[in-house]
Amino acid sequence: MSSSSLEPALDRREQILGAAMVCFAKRGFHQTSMHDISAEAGISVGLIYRYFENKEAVIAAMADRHKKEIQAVLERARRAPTLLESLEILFTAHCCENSPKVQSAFVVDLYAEASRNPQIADLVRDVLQTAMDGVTDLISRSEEGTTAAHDLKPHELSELIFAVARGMLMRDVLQPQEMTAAERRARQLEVARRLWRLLFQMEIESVYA
Amino acid sequence: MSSSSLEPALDRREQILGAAMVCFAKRGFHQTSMHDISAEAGISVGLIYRYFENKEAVIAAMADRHKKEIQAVLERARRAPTLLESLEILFTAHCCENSPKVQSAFVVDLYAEASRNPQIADLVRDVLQTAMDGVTDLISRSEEGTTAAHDLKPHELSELIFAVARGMLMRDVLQPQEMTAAERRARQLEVARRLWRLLFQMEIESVYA
Amino acid sequence: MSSSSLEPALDRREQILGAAMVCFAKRGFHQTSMHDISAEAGISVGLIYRYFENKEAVIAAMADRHKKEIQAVLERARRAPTLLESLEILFTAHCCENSPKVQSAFVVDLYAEASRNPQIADLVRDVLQTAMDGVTDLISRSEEGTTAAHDLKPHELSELIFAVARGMLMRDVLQPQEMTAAERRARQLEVARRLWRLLFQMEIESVYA
Amino acid sequence: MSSSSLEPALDRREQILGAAMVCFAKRGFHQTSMHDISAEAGISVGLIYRYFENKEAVIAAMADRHKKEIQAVLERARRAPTLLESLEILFTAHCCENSPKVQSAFVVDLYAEASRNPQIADLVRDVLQTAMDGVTDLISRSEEGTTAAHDLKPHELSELIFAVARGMLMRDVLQPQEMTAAERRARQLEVARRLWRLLFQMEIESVYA
DNA sequence: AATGAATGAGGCTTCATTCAT
DNA sequence: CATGAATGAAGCCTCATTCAT
Repeated sequence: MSSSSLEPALDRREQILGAAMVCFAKRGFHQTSMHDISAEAGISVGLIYRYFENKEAVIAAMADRHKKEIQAVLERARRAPTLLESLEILFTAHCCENSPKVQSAFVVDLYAEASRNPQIADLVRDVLQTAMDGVTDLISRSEEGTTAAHDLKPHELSELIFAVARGMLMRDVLQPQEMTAAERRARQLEVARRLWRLLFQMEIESVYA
Repeated sequence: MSSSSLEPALDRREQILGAAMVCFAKRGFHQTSMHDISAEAGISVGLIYRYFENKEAVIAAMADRHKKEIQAVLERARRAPTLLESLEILFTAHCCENSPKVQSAFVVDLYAEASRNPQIADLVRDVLQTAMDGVTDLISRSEEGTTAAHDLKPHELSELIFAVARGMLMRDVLQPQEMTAAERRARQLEVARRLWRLLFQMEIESVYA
Repeated sequence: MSSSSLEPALDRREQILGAAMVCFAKRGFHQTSMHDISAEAGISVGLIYRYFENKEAVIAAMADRHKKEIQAVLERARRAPTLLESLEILFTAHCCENSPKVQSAFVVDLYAEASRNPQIADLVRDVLQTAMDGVTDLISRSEEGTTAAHDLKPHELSELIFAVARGMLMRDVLQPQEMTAAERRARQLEVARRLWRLLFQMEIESVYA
Repeated sequence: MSSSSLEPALDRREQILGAAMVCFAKRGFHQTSMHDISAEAGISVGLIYRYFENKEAVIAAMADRHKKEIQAVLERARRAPTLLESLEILFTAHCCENSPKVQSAFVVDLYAEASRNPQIADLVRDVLQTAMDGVTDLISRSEEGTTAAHDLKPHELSELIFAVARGMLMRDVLQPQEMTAAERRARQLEVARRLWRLLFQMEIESVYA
């Protein structure tokens, strides 16, 4: 049932992308060889080429997958009851979910790649814009958003929120490996919440986790 | 006098590092070949090996140079009359000075590299800590710092300030090439100032350029 | 009846060889992949291996098929009423029939292959010998053949005839694609006839097409 | 002296082309690996790429070298006292000189390549045209050329001469390796002379070797 | 001090061939 | 009989590094 006529191909793609993510996060795009990916996926090198035209296509597909993941998170965030909870969902997903450091290293590499690969740049810019628009929208429709400090407009608040999120993610790659994902998450949330509290003039210490 | 026994070597190192910076920013560390660097510097490949043990040593020296630059900026910032002006000096230097996008792409790559090269990670972490400590100190000794919003402590304020700075830098690599350095700088300052105003409960619109 | 136990296999072989001919003529033996052939034949790669042991076997079968075609043409030529008409049949078939340039490219490739593959060399030599013997025989039994210029013997005449035919075929692969098969044929026949006229001291301008 | 500042590069190119010729003749263009060439030349693979952009460039350079050789032969032929001697020089050079079978296999491969590589086709067509024009010219200025059999015009005579030469060359690749270069040459000349005698109505048996 | 020719390991990619379904 | 997913060896090419000059 799970191996119906169309799925194996999709499964393979996912399997390869999963392996690629591990490798990319560990070594970076351009220091990961196709052999690395195939070994991580437990398949032969040649097989990758049945599912991806070349190495760049794997990178592009990874970026695309990242986009879809972000969109899914955004959807989840939209359904949260309060603005605060939405932000926590988004923030947590953005840099802490799944494999902890893995994710961050990959995203930083993705931005590095974007700085020279226009195709990737377009995609990342698109992801970012969509996510920011989503948050801007959430803010607009929330009570807190309309009474923000210093009369900051929703899109300005969103801009600050995302800047800090990216900044935390970037710092994440510097943390020693010894720190657990939980610790990492806790420390980063602390900083983020400090900002939110400031932006929305609220007391949020006790709300979550 | 200028061509004494020790200086040419230092000049050469700087010449090579300058060329390397151009290449690294343009293509990234691992897609820049030694030949690229030698061509950019207008020298032969072999000569690079007289001043650097290998490619990794060039990258490390590069990172070290970045550290020294940041420290110099910090020194300048310390001498500014007000906290605000200090921040502007720091922020502008951090991501806008010199070649605009060039710098950002290099720093993002540096963080990406740090995520897998402990030596680089240590160095970058050190730079960051030094700079943050410097800003924390500046805040502590300033009037505004002691009356910050929500009773945020100096090091917490500093943390937010750097997170946003990194976040803006990261976003920088996505901007289309067409934007001028000045535009880039203006937009980023706008966001940063919005944060500072919030943090220090001040009106700063008209203070600077 | 047509799908008896043995026929489909033969059909398949022919189908595959037909596809192979198209590919070989277009790209050459060693730049044609098994996938190219299977795609051209509209079947799967694996199926080719049910009918041919490997790629070399396909090439060998191809050469064999070429041999059979030449023999068939020789048979037709033998039944022509005059020597001249025999030669025209042979010549036309040799390099112009079917797809025009396609054929030539294949034959040149076949000779190239023969220069390093003894099995192919034997086969091609055999084809050539058979054809030349056939023509020698035709000449011996014709009126013109016995009164040839300069007392050239039938086998010497045959040798010259075939040398020119091969030479024209070789030149054929250089002709720009734009020329039609008809034009090609006309030009080549012109040269060949000039030789025949010379060899057999005859006037043949008006005899044929 | 022989290794002056500019020559080594040229020597290397020649060395590589020499090795390539051996390999190409032995295995054909597309079955010769860059490693084959480097091994034959006694150098490393990478070094080839200092002198040629890629494998195709080696093939193109080989073709170009062939063109220059033919032109040199044509020049020599032009200086011969009689038409007959000119033809012998040309013919001998065309397919027998140097390494005997080596040459032929290479040329047949070159034509095969020309049938699908327009760049090579142009070059080969150019060589052929130049050579044929040269011979046409030789014929025009010779006594025999103006009294040719059947009123054949110089360019028609030239066309036949080259067709036979190509035809003999093509046949050459079928000859068993055991035959010596001298035997090969003798047999081929025999056929060619038979044609020339016919074309120019002359007795030439005893003139040459 | 400086050059750049030379090396060879290693990366990307293709393709003949096999085999489970 | 037929498919096409899978393998892995081998080919092309790049590039960090060395060394004779």
